[in-house]
Amino acid sequence: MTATQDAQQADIPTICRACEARRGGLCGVLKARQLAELAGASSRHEVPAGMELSDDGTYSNLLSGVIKLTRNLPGGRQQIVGFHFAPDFLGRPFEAKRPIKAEALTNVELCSFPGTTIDRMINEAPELARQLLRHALNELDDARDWMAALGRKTASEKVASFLLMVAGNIDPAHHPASSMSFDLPLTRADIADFLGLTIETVSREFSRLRSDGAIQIANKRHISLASLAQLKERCGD
Amino acid sequence: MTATQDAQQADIPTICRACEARRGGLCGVLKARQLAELAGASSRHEVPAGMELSDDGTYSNLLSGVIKLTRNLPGGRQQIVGFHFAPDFLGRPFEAKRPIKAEALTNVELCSFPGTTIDRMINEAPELARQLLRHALNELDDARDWMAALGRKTASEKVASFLLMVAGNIDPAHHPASSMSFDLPLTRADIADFLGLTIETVSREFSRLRSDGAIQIANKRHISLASLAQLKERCGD
DNA sequence: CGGTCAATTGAGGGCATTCAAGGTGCGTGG
DNA sequence: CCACGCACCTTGAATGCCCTCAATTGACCG
Repeated sequence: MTATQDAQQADIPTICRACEARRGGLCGVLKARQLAELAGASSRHEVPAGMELSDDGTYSNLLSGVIKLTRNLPGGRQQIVGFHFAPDFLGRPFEAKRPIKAEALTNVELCSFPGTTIDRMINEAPELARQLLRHALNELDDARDWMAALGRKTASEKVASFLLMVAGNIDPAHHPASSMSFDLPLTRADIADFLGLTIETVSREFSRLRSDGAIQIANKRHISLASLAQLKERCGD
Repeated sequence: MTATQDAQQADIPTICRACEARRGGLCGVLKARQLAELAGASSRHEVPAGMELSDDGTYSNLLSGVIKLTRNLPGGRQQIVGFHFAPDFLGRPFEAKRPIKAEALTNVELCSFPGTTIDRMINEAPELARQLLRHALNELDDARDWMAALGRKTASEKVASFLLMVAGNIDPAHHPASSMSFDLPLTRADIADFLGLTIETVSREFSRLRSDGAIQIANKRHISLASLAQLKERCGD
């Protein structure tokens, strides 16, 4: 660690020192003084798996866990329109046109601030506004990527793309060449609602990937990506 | 017009006075001084229908016309991931993860600024950053809306939703109860690439809507929405 | 052990696609 | 003016991918 990093580290609020949110989340762009102000208004809490996150005006860093964003259509139809993996940032300035629900897929730890604090800090810290914009544009890129998948990919390409996406978010630092394994934070029904398929089709594609040696499945939820190369060939882009 | 509006009007650069971009675009949030600065760096130009817009770092207000954003997949597959209708704002801070092409669907008028100008003004004008963020979040809402349509709507629901979307963007001030008509800025192939369908399916759904009295079609491209109520019933949300 | 829930697997059907043919509008050149 | 080519669109028939319906298995738990 360099001397300047040491000096900066000294000013950082205690609870923020080891916080993941300073890596992938919002706090990384803040100066020590701003971080202290935000930390003073922050509160940590947990949300159990399956619980819906209320859409009050608060903003949160997602410290651990996975969250799904869903949009509902008549006839019981549902579409998952996005995920949040730790360490990510949640919260919306301005109101959305459409109702989108957020639900914890796993147990979730949040570090939350009142919306008014963020709104005020935007005016004082251009870097914060920049970061919020960058974050929104990343989400936009993701959404458009999945638009292409939903509209133009086959069922098996969708499933392969999905596995690669989850793998990349659960372990962003993973070495791309080697194999890896993880627990899926989603049920087959969730996967189906994300990919625009049925649970049966998802299950069949999992079985096919397994019998082809691309993946291994243990206990229904634990996935080992045996051949990343094979998955990338099948993902359709 | 009130006295304060009169006073503001007096300071507005001449070329901006009648500009649509101050309504739906970016310039509406700028103060007269900032507007003058931006106007000084701006240049107007036209792009003919069918031409691809180069992705240099410039930002533009779309004064007239329609633009499509596309993402390509192997095998000649294509997905349209968004549209820009006048008066809208185009341009990306930061670089996108994926290549997205922009192409003029109609003849297009642009008012462009160098990216560096916007980047600098963000730091001085928090309202500008706010507006860019608001704009990005609106695009995100739209993209997620279409994710739901692509994943969970039937072909006929997709087509009905599409017509309502185009109608709303071509004439945002239209009275919702009455009928309206317009020229589609897209070919059937474009519509298919947007809705994740084939041109044949799109054509069949148009024919069905016509024979059911929901719309009228003249010259293949000119659409009259005879029954907005019927379309809304069919749009699947 | 029986109950519940999630996932898998099989059989059959339907919606959108693929393949194919014909129609419409429009500019170009005879 | 009409013939021609071309791009775009429409319509029909048949195929296929994914869905629906149904039964089964496996894991977890009281």
